[in-house]
Amino acid sequence: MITTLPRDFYTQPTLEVARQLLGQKLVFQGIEGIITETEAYIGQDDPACHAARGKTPRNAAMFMQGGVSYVYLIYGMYHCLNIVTEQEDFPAAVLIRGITLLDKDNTVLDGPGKLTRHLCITREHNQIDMVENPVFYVEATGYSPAYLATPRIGIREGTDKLWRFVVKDRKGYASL
DNA sequence: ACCCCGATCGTA
DNA sequence: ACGATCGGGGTT
Repeated sequence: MITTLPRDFYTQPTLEVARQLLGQKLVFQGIEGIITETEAYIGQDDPACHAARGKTPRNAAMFMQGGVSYVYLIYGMYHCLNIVTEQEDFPAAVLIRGITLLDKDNTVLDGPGKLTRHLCITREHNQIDMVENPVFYVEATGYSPAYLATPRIGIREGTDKLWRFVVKDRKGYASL
């Protein structure tokens, strides 16, 4: 049974998407991992959002429809994977900051640069529609792990918002 | 054409 | 807590 998350999952309010992605399964070219950490970036009024100062070539993906990937290079050497949320022309996305692999060791990838490095996700995977995509998508698991909400990491402004979500047990899914 | 700095990581 | 690292976005 195919349980790929549909368009209307991603068009929900970004905070809902960020929370509900926890525990779901990210699939990329045959590698699978349970999402354990996310952050929300929401619109022009969020100073930490890349699109806070309008549309540019880099952040154009954020203005696309929900379910599209937004991948960018940071610190000259790491890539960050986001999934765009809400409606077209409303720039918002969820940063995928951590996954636990469904390999035999349940390898913990805790950090946005670590997971993209491990999966070999690069800018070539920017602006890819993750809905109805056979190799790059998120699958519903029915798992709703306990989580904490904290300030977002690595930003200067917008630290008052508790828009980072982390599961309490990064290996919890493995013991189900 | 160029300058500056970042949604990080690994080590101390 | 902090330094390494460097591509490219944003602005000149």
